[in-house]
Amino acid sequence: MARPRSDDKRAAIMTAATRTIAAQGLGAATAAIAKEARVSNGSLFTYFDTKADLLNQLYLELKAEMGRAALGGLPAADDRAQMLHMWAQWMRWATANPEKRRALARLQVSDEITPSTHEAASRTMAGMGRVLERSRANGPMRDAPAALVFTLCNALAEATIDYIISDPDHADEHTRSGFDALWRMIG
Amino acid sequence: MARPRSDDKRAAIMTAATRTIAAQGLGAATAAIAKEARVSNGSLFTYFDTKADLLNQLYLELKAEMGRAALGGLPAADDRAQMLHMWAQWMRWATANPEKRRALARLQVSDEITPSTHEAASRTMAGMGRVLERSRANGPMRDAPAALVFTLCNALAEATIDYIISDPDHADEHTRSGFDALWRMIG
Amino acid sequence: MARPRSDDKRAAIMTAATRTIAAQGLGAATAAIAKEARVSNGSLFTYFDTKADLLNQLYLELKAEMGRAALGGLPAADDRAQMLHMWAQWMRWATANPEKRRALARLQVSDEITPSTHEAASRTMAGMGRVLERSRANGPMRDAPAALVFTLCNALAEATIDYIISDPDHADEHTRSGFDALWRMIG
Amino acid sequence: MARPRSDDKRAAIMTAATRTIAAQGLGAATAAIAKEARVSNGSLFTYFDTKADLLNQLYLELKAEMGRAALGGLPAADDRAQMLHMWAQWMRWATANPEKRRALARLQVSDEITPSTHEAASRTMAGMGRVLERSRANGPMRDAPAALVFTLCNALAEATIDYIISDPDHADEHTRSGFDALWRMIG
DNA sequence: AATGAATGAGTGTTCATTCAT
DNA sequence: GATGAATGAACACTCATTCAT
Repeated sequence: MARPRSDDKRAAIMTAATRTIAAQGLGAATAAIAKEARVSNGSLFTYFDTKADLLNQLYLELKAEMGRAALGGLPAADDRAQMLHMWAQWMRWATANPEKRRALARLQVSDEITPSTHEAASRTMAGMGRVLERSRANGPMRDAPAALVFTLCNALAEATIDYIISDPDHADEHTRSGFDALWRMIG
Repeated sequence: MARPRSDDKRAAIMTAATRTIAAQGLGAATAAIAKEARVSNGSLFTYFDTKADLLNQLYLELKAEMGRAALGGLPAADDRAQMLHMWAQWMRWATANPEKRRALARLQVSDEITPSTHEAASRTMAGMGRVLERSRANGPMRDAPAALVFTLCNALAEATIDYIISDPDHADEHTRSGFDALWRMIG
Repeated sequence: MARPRSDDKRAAIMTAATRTIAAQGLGAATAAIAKEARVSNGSLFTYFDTKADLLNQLYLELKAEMGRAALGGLPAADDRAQMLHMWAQWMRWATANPEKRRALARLQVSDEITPSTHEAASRTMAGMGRVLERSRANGPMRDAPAALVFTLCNALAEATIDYIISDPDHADEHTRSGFDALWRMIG
Repeated sequence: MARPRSDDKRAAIMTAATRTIAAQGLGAATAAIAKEARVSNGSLFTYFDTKADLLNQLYLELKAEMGRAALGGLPAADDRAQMLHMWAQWMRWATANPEKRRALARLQVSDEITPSTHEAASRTMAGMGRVLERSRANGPMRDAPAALVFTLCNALAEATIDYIISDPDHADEHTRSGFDALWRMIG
């Protein structure tokens, strides 16, 4: 078991899981995911030991992708400009990948995700954390615990994304409103 | 004429559901909830038509209780003082009732909660909404959509609560940090 | 228990049972029957000890009613005329009371009906049996066992009824075809 | 490539269903059927989508088997001889396979059997229908609707079978009595 | 006697995981 | 390694019957 041969197949399962979980929630049957991936029932378990394992890896991967997207093309500019860039990229990724975003949101609150996965995920987000740290270093939250600041910013981002999804026609405006709010909070 | 439906029993089921869902997630078996409520398997279904019905009613009730708690003893003071009071009460309720808060958080993201329940819930929160509206009326977000402002504030509150729960020894401090952040955002 | 007071209520339950069983089959819930009878859940069980008891009594009553209907207005005529009259009345009752007929058909094949009820039912049909006996006394089946003859005639009647129900516009014709067939068989 | 779906297992379930339904009625639990077939609870559902599906397929199969049995060894003789042969084979099959016959009788009146299954079943009986058609072509029922004639003959057969089962010691005699009655009716 | 809430065994069906092919 | 049949515990919900009011 767990001696995968084909990376393609693994990726297909991940994609299928994303889609299926986005559509049906975490209760989606492994069989449904396998079917969507055009892979057999049993094969899924040679790539992932358990359903929980699949969920954890998916969480990690989506989170990492999101982090990469947010940091892509980060300009060598001042803190605010960097933060704004990151923020906008983040929103862009989320709205461009609604299924990934939706699956990720569901995974985030699942009990199946282990503490160690959560840790790994936050390590993955270290780059974003650094931008944030610089941004708040001289602002009003300079003395608050980093984790709290990070959590608050994250919450603001998620909420803004949700709002954008509910009213996509004014995405840019909302992106900006959200960022301004964020910057007032920490900048 | 017959044995009347007992409010106590209904409440026992609600309490049991809260506890069980907080502990095991929304997948908690109705039988487990019934057992925790010291009620028969079938009795649960004389009080609630379906599991989804139970979930919806529980969501509504918890949300309403939270709203009531947040507004309790609202001082006739200026907007900021009112907002601070509401914020603090909100945090207090959440930390004093961790199971309710946990169940509510799970319910909030469940697909079982119908749009009409969500609507009813937000009607329940109208009081909180009014305080918020006054607070932001002259602030930097005065022109943003009310729903966006509400969503952002809510996200900040939830995140702060989560943080407080992870570090309860400094609850008051974090409550204050969160509020200051909020006020910078909207005040 | 089983100390009924109101004959009306008993009759209402019987009627409701007929309707409900005709519509939903023998699996119909006692609660559904009670509701249809505008009687409480529990009351049903003061009139009938068990569901099986209700079923048995209903079977007996319907069968008796059918027998009475078939023999109503029996002319003092020759055997064939009497048989024809009985046959026609039988068909008439069945088509005029489709729910009773349907319920009866379902009851007839139910395991819930006890042997003793079946016996009582056939006692109830004694009148019909006598007409039949006279009719076949000099015919080709004069030496066959009475029970066999009875069974065959009954089967013919039931089948004819079913056919009439499926094509009610030619009821009289089919009634006649069936009777002619019957008479050829036994007359 | 994987373990193929086993015809044996499917057949075992069918047989088990026949036995269980004969003994306990259509209410027999799928779990009971699975157990009787020495198959797991869940396996039953890899062979049949639903209980109703199982019932429909079983009905079809039993009916087809009965039809085949009735037509087996049909002599190239005159209509009456053919009809007699068919009749006798029919009775033989029924008495030799009491459980199949009993299950079939129950299935026949079940609401779970869909119209389309009933249609398919009657297509299966086409061979028997043809023999019957030839037999009655010049007889007294030559002008009656074919479906009525078919229904009446079927009813006679079923009734005769029931009678034979209740008095198996004189099976041949009753078979003959039934046939004579039938022939008088249509021949 | 009447009511309808209470009970808990029983139902059809699903699903993560294993294993024969 | 890949496949999909096999497994059986688990689930939401139903129902005949009992019993408190």
